[in-house]
This record gives sequence, structure tokens and C-alpha cells, in this order.
Amino acid sequence: MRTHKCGELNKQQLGATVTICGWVHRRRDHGGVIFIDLRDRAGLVQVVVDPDVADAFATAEHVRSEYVLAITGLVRDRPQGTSNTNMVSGEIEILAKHIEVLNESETPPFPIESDIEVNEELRLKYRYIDLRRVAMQEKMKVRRDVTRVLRNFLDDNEFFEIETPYLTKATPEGARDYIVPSRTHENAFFALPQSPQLYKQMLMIAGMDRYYQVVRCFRDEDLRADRQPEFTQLDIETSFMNEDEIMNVMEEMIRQLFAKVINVELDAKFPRMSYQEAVSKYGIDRPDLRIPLELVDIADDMKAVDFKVFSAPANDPKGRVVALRVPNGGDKLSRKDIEDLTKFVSIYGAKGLAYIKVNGLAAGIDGLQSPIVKFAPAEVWASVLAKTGAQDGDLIFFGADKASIVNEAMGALRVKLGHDLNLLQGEWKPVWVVDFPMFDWDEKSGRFNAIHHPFTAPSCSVEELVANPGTALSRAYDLVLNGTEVGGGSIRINRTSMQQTVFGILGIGEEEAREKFGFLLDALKYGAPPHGGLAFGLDRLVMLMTGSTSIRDVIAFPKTQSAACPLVSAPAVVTDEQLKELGIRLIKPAGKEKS
RNA sequence: GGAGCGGUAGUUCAGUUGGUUAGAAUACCGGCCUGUCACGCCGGUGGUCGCGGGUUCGAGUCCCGUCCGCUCCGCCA
Repeated sequence: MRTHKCGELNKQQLGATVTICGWVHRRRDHGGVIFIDLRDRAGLVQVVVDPDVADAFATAEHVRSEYVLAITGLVRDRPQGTSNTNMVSGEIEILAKHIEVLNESETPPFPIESDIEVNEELRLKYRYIDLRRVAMQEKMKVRRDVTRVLRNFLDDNEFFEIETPYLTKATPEGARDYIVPSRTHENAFFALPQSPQLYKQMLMIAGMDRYYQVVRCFRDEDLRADRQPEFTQLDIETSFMNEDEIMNVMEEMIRQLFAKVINVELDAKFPRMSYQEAVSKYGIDRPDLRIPLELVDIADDMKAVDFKVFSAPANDPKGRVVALRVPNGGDKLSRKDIEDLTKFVSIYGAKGLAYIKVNGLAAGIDGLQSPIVKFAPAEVWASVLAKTGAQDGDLIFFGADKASIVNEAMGALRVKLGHDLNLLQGEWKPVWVVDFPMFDWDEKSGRFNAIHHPFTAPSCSVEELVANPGTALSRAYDLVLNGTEVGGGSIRINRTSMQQTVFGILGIGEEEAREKFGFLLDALKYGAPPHGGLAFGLDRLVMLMTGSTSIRDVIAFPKTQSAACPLVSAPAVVTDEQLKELGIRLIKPAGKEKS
């Protein structure tokens, strides 16, 4: 006798006596027959089905016999030889010999078998009910399949899964750390890892040439639809492989993943794009290549025009002037739409959103409709239109400002227009973004920041790096899928001298470096092999593969936007005894917190 | 830290210009019917309109504050 979950039973299995377990919501008493609908699953029942009853069911005389139970909605397979034309669902009913209620259930706080979008806080408070819903069960199954396929692939390729500590020391991934006080070490704290970065590098030094780990990472920063304070990475590191070899293996893994889990054939070869090209064409280092719109530089045309809004950034080395052509945009976008879009780009710091409606190219400047046409001569507009490839009916947007603002605003506008106007081409567009700069200059603090992290190897020598830190490129690579960064990594620095050089450029003095990363600098001295790897955001991958709009939908017990868990009411106050034991006194003593 | 949207029955929502007893569907409870399968029919219970303050003869509706949720900016790869 086997126990089956609701919905698992198929017709063949009716040949034997089986036990079916499932949640029951609705019990209706119909004369001598109790109908139980297992699709609304709230109570818990166990049903014993006799093999005879499946056949007996087809004959009406059994209906009012001793077989007192009928269960609906259990079997997907439509039985042969039944004449019941009402059975349009393809599901069949089974008469049960015996039924036992294992446990009763209260009325659920929200409908389980329904597409109604329930308030998310309520779903999280009763997550154990929410997870019973078919959509969530399916997402969890995809997640299970994803980790299974990834682990199988890595195991088959001689990768070695090793766990690394969660109670560890702050590592500089750039985010705020979650801190855990130590009871046994006065005034000392652990940090939860933002990633196992340094441990995996030391595993390479330890001779574990191919490592992986499905691992939780923690970052105490504000949340987004695709960002949780704790999230899961597939973390990978290898020795003696260069970036091409790593990218090739990972590409194959992702291809197999999509083929096996959601039956999608990705490109045989993922395209690669430089950071420079991505920012230039798409304004962002994680371009959504499904959107067939591109930013076009027109600064050269605008340098001499008598219109400061355009000419000033055109002449500023840190400025940028771009055009964004929307095919047939004039028909699709009303004045109100453009007003809304102007508001939209202002979020990113853009001061306005200039546009031109191309009514008729043949008419020259008279065929252009726009408040800004008058600011530049016809030749300028002709040149701009030629560069964008404008056609009659198009709408062309312009962005002119500091390059960072133009990139962010016009890049976001491009994505918004792509979705709003249904311009997406193709379903899955992966792309490797490569040739990232090593550093970017932070105006506020007046020094360089690591674009990736401080352990990323540059593609040049120590001498060249010191000479031109601002233009040096790194050996990093990001995997971007449909505009979402799903993975990123790099070849790491494996020589102490280079590591010290990079720390120096980042303004990390020798003393600080020794205090924070002395263990790494020491480890590098013992013949650290060339190594590199990457990490995939597992939640994001599953989110994309399940078509979810939020990472929360693919995490069994996620946090709300304020980083709280309504289910267990965490975080919560702790007792005075606990605080005393840890040597901690609160600045604002507890009392006003919401329970 | 900031911007936007939302919070009305267990749930999903409607609620006009401020107006008298706050509605619908569904769920729940009771009854009837029944080879049902979104069963059907009849009846019923159910509301601190997130919370606090203000304006007003009168506030679900207007104003101020506050809490919670979601989306975004900052932050974060």
C-alpha cells in the first residue's frame, strides 16, 4: 500500500488498493453519498480506494449502495467507457471504501484554490497556507528541479560541494553586514557572509580545484522585488581555468538547466558584449536584448547648436547627448503619455525629456513636430535623423545631461518603452558582459571604488595598473538574462603583490589590509594557483524561469520590504538576560516596538 | 532617507460633490434539493472603513500625523 498525494493517482494505479492522502476543504452531504472535493485543500483526509470501485463507479446502482463516499478531482486521466458527458475536466471520481479524517482544519484565512491576488502580508503571515496553492507548489518544484539539475551537472563535471561558515568575519562586498554578537568573546562580533568569496579562494589554495556550494548570502541593504536580505547563490570557483573556459562551462550548465527544467533551448553560444558597448547602446551594464531599441550618440551634432540644454553636455567630457528612436512612436504615444514618461525619467535625475515626432521626412524640417526643432538648423536634424535611422511616424526622444544621468534615465526609458509598447523580440536573451573597468571614481569620497570586488584580477600588469587605474579593465564577467543579472564572477588575483597594489589604489592602507585580509595575503604567499569563478543568483534564475514578478514568490519564507517576517514576527526583542550575557546595552530601550 | 500606489465584511473589491441604515461577489452558518464536479435554491451571521488627531451640523470620503504592505530612487551587484 502506498500513500499518494492528492492528484497523483493515475488510472493504472487503480488496479490495486491504494491510500490517497490529501487536503479537503469542502464536504457536502448528498443523501447517502458524501462528496469530498480535494481541490480545495484545507482539512486532511486519508482515503482507501478499492480497485473494484473504479469500475463499479461507472454503474449507477452502486451510487446508493454501501459505497458511501465519492471523491472528485483526484485523477487527471479520463476513464474509458464512461458515458458521463458532464465530465469535461478530464478528471474522474472514485468511490472510496473507507475514509478517515486525520485532522480537521479551520476555514483558511484566504481562498487556496483561486487566482485572486491576496494581500502579500497576509500570504506571508500564513505562508504555510499560501504554499499549499498550486502556483506556489509549482514554483517550489521548479526551484527543486533547478538545484537538482545544477548539482547533477557540477557533480558530473567533478565539482566538489563544500560548505563554508555562516558565522564569519565582515568581507568587503560593499554592502552592509548582518552582525552577530559573540558571547564568548567580549566586545567582538561575527558577520554573516555577503558571499563565501574569500573562503572559496582559500579552497583553491587548498587544492580543491573545482568547488561549488548552494549557499545563503546576507546583505543588510534595502529590499527590492528582486532583492532579499538573505538569498541563495550557486557559488563556484575553479583553479587553472581562464575566463573563456569558465564562461564556456557555465554556459553549458545554464543551457542544460533551461532545457531540462523548462524545456527551453537557449542560444548555442551566448553573445558577449563589452561593458563599454552595453553602456553606450543601452545605458546600463545589464541590457535586456529583447528590446530592439538603442541609444544613439549625437553629441557631435549638438556641440555648436544654440541650445544650452544640448550643447553644454555635448561639450562636456563627462556629459552625454543621446537619441532614442521609437518606431511608430508618434501613433502610439499621446501628449499625456509623453508627460508621464517625462515624470518617469525625472526619477533618475533627468530634468526633462525632449522629443521629435517625425511626420514626414520628405518635408525636411517642416515634417518634424517638436518644441525643440527651432533650436537647431535643418542640417543638424538631418544628421541626427540619419544616425537614428528614423522613418515617418517615428518618435525620437533625447537625453542630454551628465553621462551617468543620461545613461540611467534613457536606459530605464528604453526598457519601459519596450514593455509598454510590446516591442519585445524573443523570449530568452542571455548575454555575457565583459571588459568591466577595474575601478570607478567616487566623487564624494574622492577615491576609486572596486567595480566588482577588490579580489578581481585586472587584465594588465601591476605597472600598467598603477599607471592608469582609471582605464584599466578587469577579468570579470556577468551573465545577464533579459535585463536581469543572474550571475557574475571573475578571475581572481593570485599574487600578493597585485593584491597589495589593488588595495593601495582603493585607499586601503597596509595596516588596514593586514587587519582585514591578512589571512588572505598570507594564503596567497603559499603558491596560490591561478583561479577564478562566479556565483549565480539562484532565486533570480528561478524567478525568471517561473515567470514570477518577485523573488519572494520563489522563496518559501521571504522577508517583507522592511526586512521582517510576518510569520514568526522576526526580528523581535530579546530578554535583558540575553543582552547582559552579550554585554550589550540598548540606546533606546525596548518598549515602543510593535509586537 | 525620499517619491508613488494601496489599507472598507474571513477574502477580493465598489462606495458619487462630505449627507442620514456602508454595499457586491465569494467565504462562513442554517434550511431545502441533488449523479455532484465553480452544484442549485432559500434564509442568516459577519464592519474599530489601518491607527491617532483636526475641519464640519455631519467624515469611509477633506486636512495633518502615524503604522503596515507593495513598486521605485538613494543604497545594493
